[in-house]
Amino acid sequence: MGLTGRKEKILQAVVDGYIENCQPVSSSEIKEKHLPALSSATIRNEMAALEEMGYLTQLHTSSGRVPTAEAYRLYVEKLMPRRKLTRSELKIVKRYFNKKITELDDVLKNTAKVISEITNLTSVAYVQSNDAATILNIRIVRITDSSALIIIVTNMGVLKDATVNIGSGVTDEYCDSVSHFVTSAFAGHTISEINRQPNKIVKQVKKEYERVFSTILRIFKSYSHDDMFSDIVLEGSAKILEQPEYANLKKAKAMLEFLDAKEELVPVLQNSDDVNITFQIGKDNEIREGMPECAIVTASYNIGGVTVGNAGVIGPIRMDYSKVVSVLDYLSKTVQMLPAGEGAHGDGTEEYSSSVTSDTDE
Amino acid sequence: MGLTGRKEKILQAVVDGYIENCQPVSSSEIKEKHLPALSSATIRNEMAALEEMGYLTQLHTSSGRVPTAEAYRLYVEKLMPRRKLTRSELKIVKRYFNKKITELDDVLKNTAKVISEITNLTSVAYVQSNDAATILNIRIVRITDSSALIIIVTNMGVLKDATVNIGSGVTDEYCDSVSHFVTSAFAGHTISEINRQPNKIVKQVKKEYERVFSTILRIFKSYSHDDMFSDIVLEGSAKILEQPEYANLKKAKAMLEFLDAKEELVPVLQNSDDVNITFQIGKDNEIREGMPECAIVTASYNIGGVTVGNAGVIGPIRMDYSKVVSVLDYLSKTVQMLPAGEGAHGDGTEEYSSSVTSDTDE
DNA sequence: ATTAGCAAACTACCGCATAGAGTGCTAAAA
DNA sequence: TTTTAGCACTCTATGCGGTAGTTTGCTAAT
Repeated sequence: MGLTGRKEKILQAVVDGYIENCQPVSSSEIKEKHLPALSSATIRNEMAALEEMGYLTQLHTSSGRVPTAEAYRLYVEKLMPRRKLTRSELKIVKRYFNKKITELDDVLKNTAKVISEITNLTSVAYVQSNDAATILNIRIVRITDSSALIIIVTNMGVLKDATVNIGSGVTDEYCDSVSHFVTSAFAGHTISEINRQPNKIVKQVKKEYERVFSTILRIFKSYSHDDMFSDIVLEGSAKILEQPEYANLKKAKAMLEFLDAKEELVPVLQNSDDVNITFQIGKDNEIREGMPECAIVTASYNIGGVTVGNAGVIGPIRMDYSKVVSVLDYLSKTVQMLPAGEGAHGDGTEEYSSSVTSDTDE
Repeated sequence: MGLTGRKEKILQAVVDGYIENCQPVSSSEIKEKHLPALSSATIRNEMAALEEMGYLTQLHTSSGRVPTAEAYRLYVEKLMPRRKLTRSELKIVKRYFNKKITELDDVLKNTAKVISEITNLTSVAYVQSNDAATILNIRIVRITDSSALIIIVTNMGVLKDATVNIGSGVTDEYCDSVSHFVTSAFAGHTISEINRQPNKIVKQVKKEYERVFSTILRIFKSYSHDDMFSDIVLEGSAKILEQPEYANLKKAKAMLEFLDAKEELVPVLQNSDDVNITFQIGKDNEIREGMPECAIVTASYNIGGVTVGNAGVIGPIRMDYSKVVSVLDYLSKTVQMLPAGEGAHGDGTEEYSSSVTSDTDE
């Protein structure tokens, strides 16, 4: 059912007002700030109707109105004003991204810091493991006489290194030849290809190389979608306590415990790839039992066309969505423009070693 | 000035009692639980004396006594009962250390988890960068035609990888030969040796290898003591809120903000190497302006005779020091017995290396 | 040196009254 | 039919006062 223009306006006024003050919004307040032409009684009537429709509630019979989660969902979809970043906010972004960044991890970490600083909310960023990466080079590096380290270079960076036991009395030369062999076997394939049909790609393996091969295959498997390896960063967890909805110690604790278990945050943050910004407001996101009531807004970030991770904020349902969206949006563009891995290696230029190497123009 | 045996006993009773309940301890409580032979009046007199000496205070004239920071310092030094871990606590340790751990980062991370779980306090662990590591092997791994990754294997693990720009049209074979060359130049030396006298160790460098050499030297330098690289992990920040001393929102926030700024924690955690366990109780540790009142207990951890990092707890001044010490002590022994970096790598065991990439050339 | 007894100090809790804010409803006005 | 003024009603927040309970320090007796 559609909302009349006036209802929309009142609802927006309530949401805006409540976001700002975290106080129930009264009819007279709306009259004064937004609709001086109407009487408070009329606004009261409209508010009663909005309550009937499920967009507003009252804490008690004689309090002003508070938006429901449903109202926020409508708000972010239709009502919310779109802003640009202010000059001082841009300054903060610059402060973090002016430094030379060479590592994907750092990109995400800085993104989290900026988000938290500008929105004044707890932010979270996470680097997605991506099995779309293409193998470029594999090197076996001797550590001791009998063990070696496996380095896998992909177009998205150095993935993971595992030690492998390769018998005793191994020389560097032997490692080099193994490296050469496994590289020629896997190079050019993506991890998911290899995981799907390992036998097709690796036709025959010399007996002596078997152990190395199986270890490498195991590494690749750990990159398959189910047991995703990922790295997650939180910034500004203390900021949760600035929000009046967590002024209650019990609620604050529930929230902080939720944040403490970083690993379990991953499924919550996962957002649909095709949408740039994902909202999870209130009951939307009851993925975990006993999860505290909150809202999560995440954006997915790309470098060179590949999604490298997500970043966003976690906070009370009443948050400044408008600001959050503008920050996430702006950063998504900023990150996108970071030089991808392989390109210009100018002398003295910083490069993104462990980041993405894309074939920009083909 | 020495304390009579009775004063000691009473002081210990107050500290123990206050640690347990976080309630001012009254004379009658001590009489009942610890000294039934004496009257409460006598105990009151002794308490008044202890207050005079600076070990006890009252919140108001008609409240029981509370230990001062000074009392805690005496307590950990002399009075505190020494405990062993209980069966259930040992179980927790086993749960975390039964898995095969091959990476130093994970050792410290697990240590932090165990500490937090057993003590129910916020714990912190940090990996010390150590320039005492001996170079075992250096490998240059080609990433693109013109850039490569430097892998440095030491007896303490894989240290750091940096990309280096090595001109264009480079082949794997070329990288192998560079690897060979730099390895033979540096292998067997510790990082600090190399930092002290780079010219002595590297006598002559072929022109074409110069860039690689200078990058490697820069990496080594970043391991020197002044600009220590370190990795810091927090576990259980939410547990702070379980402590009644941070029940006040303002205090809780101050504490969490303090913890949020992980990097700034490093100097606080640094403890003297020759002492196994370091206590910083109350004003002891006012390293940072506005640092919230708290106590920090840290232990340094060794593997193979080398200090690899510190781990400990941060909490209210009133904490169960006895338990904390027993946990830190036990873990220190457990960690000590872990295979050192170079030793036995289990068959096909996965190992995670933190790949830190530093910027390349000047 | 120790202890019983007692007054004094202080907190914590409960109930009560009051002021203030905001609503819903009704009846009048537009 | 829509809007509005007026008013009674509801509920919160705050402050006050009184009471019960705890613990101390002091004094005098043991």
